[in-house]
Amino acid sequence: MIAPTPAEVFKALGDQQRLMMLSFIARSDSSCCLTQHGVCACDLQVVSGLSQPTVSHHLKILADAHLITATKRGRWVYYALSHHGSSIARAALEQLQAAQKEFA
Amino acid sequence: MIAPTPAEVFKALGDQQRLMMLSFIARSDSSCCLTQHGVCACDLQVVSGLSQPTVSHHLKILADAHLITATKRGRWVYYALSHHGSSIARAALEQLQAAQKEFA
DNA sequence: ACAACACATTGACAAACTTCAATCTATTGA
DNA sequence: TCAATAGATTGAAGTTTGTCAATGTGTTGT
Repeated sequence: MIAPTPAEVFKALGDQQRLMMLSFIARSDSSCCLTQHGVCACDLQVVSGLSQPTVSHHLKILADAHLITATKRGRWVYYALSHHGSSIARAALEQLQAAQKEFA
Repeated sequence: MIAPTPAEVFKALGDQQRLMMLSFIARSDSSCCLTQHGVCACDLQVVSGLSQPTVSHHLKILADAHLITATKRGRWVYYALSHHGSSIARAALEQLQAAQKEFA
């Protein structure tokens, strides 16, 4: 799998539904979730109110941007935060400020 | 002017051309630019190879996301980095990690 | 084996986005 | 005053995105 570009990571972050899903994945524990072993797609379907294919589509975008990992266990796929994507985003933001010059 | 949402800021950052413009604005000094007083739209037009209306469009998106400021002086509009937008983005990223819990 | 379930894929459609040509506005210089 | 210039706005074409219904794939429980 190829490392995503900063633009790809930011694009994945640039949607309200996906940010909400990321936030849910981040703050979830056993009490939130159907299987109590992690966040599955069905949990996100309930929370978002979106259709199952739409949730699957968004999760693929987040995974392609390395913002989450997907782990299949039995019938379920568990999603968790990945730091790779967000560190690409943070690095790009820092680089902008680090490069900053001033006009006289 | 209303503060942009994290999703709006990330969406503005989620385009290769706009990231390139931000980078150019950040690293530019007098030697880069037509007027030597700042980065004007015409400088970005040369660098990007895009048409003048397209450059203007992208700059508006960046300004609406509070990623840059636009200052009109005479015939020119000078663009500079603004920290509002990027700090909204950084805060959103940090909040994800801060909220993170682990499953047993 | 088979029905039920979790999730992915495909196809379709409307909305949003990127881009450019043409035009408009405001400012400068002669 | 008037032509030239910097940049914004408008209108249109092509592409991408978000969404859902229908269907496909793999796993579990009986």
